Amino acid sequence: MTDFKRYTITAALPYANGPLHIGHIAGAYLPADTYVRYLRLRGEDVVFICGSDEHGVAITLGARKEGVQPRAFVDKYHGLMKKAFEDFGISFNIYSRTSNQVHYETAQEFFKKIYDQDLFIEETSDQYFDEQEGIFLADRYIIGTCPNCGNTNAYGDQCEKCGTSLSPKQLINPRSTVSGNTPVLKPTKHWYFPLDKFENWLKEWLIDGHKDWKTNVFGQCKSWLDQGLQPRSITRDLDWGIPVPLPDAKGKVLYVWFDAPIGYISATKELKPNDWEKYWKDPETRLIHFIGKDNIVFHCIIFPSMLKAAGDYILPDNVPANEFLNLEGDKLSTSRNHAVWLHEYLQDLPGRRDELRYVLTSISPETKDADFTWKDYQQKVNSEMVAILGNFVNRVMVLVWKYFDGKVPSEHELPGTDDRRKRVLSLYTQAHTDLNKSVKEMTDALKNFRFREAQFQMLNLARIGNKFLADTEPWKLAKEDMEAVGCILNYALTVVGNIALACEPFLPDGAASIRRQLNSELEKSKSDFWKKEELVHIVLPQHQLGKAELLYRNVEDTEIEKQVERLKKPQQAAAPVATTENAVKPLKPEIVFDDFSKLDIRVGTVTSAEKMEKSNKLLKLRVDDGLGGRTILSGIALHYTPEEMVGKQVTFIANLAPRKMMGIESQGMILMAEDKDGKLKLVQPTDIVSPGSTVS
RNA sequence: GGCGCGGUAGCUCAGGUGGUUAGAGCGUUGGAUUCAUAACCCAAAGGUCGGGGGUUCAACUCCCCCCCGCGCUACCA
Repeated sequence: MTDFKRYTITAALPYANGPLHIGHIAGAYLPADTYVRYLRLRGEDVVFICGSDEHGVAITLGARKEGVQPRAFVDKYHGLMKKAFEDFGISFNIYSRTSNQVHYETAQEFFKKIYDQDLFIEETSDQYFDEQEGIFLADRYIIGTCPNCGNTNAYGDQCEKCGTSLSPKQLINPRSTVSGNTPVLKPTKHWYFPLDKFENWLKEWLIDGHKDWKTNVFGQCKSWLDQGLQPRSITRDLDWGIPVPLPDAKGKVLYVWFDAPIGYISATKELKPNDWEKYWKDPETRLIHFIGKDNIVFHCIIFPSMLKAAGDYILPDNVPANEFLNLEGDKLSTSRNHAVWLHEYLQDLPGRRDELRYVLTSISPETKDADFTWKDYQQKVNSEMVAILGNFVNRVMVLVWKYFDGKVPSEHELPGTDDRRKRVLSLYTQAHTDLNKSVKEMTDALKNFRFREAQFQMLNLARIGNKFLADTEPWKLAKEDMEAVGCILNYALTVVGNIALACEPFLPDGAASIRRQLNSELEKSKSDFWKKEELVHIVLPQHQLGKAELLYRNVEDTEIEKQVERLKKPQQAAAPVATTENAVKPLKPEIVFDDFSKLDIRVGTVTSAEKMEKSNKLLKLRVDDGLGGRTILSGIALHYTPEEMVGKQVTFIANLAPRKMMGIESQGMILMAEDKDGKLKLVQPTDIVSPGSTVS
């Protein structure tokens, strides 16, 4: 890492449609901030870039739902996130936004640069069009029945119930969320980025060149490359976004994932209008993206290809993506309000920023998904931050005030004539060796993005300090050898000072508190410590210390009980973001009796059932329909086992055109009720009826 | 179904080109201590390293099969 002259560090641009929760923080912003603080302490030239991602259909959808213009909508969430980051102490050099003028220009230039090389593919295809509103419908504006799980509210790009990714044309009964009408297919032109043409280059650059990346990141990328890449459309028909900078592109905007990562560049431009280029084009600059695992593909495959295509840009040197954070054993969920919101945390537990940083780093999902629990939070704060770190600093302060009136005892050689002094000397040597070892391990871990380990080694300094005091027992020596006590406490203060330096990237508030207590900014020692990676001298003899203050307070049971309670009744405090998921689905357009009577609905009895081979969602059912039986495939394998299906009566559409799936023809469709949580339940008559009975 | 990542003490996690009694922190228990936010320090208990095969003088570490978690992907009337 010494080969690089400067650093460009980015943290994923949060999407401006809701507040931030601890999952976001643990995934990207906290590790990035810790790393950046470390670099700054070393004296490196670093820019830490972030901002709100404010385009895309989800924004327009959200705005519509709140009854405001997209602009007002993103203003609100941008403000909310910016403030939460600031209040929490994430130290961006700039927190920008993709709706800025600079970004519009940058993204358009970027597009043009690739366009001028004739790299894009132009293609006209049929897309759904809402005739009443006169607009093309982006994937997410179309809702229909998911062909997989039967969810009647699946989006055109993905069914959020079963997670299947879809294309709008797969939806059954598509309807526009704008007008409620059935959309029609109409041709429209779009531009595609030829990812496939970068496949070989990516393999060389990434697979051959970056085996040093985290295994989860590397493995995921390799998996994608092995599956083969396809051109991706990078424009949309929308009125919110960055206009495609071409004469024949009225009503077209850049697709959000195309413009968002360029936001890193525009934000840098905004921050450094005159010399932004050296942070993006100089090979001696190290570019690092901090993201969550959901973003791996964009940052490791797509964005690098874009940068490569645009030419003369540097590429990410590392992308330390984290896995996900769970909460109390459950996935974080915005719609169920199962989350710890950052702004609420800061309100409910004021002055406890370090506590959240510490706990989130200690369980940082570096290699696998992690779980945040309030009990664990309490335990870690109380038994590690308070009992080990806070207590060590405090007892040193108290001892120095007690025996030396708050004046740093002078350091000097301790003549080691008697056994007692020899013992102190050897304990000092041992402590010093251990401390230096931990400092080295801490910095090594930081360089390799292992923040859990780094923080552990940081806390280890306090552990060693505690042991040093317990072993040397200055309070006993005070009765017989004050000179020795002075030496011991002088050294203990040195350790405290070094802890102030060491904990700065992890616990900035604690670091500040220790500096106040030492009555010194430790300015001169900072870069020394972080560059030499060993204990440094800091405290001057006869220097007057500040007053002792407690670093951290214990977390009481009542404090966390309140938080746990809140999570137990999640529906009460509705999530600040409305989603379609928690609403009862809107009615479909009205039909006439004739429409209904076209359906032949019948009841039959399942005579046999088996799991479809090579499918984990399909069951193959044999249904007695009173007419000799028929085979029906149904995507319910996640809800019913074959065994429990046998003998059950089911309601099915009897005159639906047969459809082949995975080589087998399905002769009908089983009707299911979908519960709020997405669970499917059979629709059955309350009593047994004879097979073939009709429903009307 | 395919692919990726993971499955090690109660909890959070280390580890290893295969080789003496598998490690740490927290928690628990016992002891010691009083400078300190009943904190610190010492010690102990606690694991057939997801399961089953195989290779080997020797596997938690390599190979095969299976199970579980998370993610991507396919099928999805």
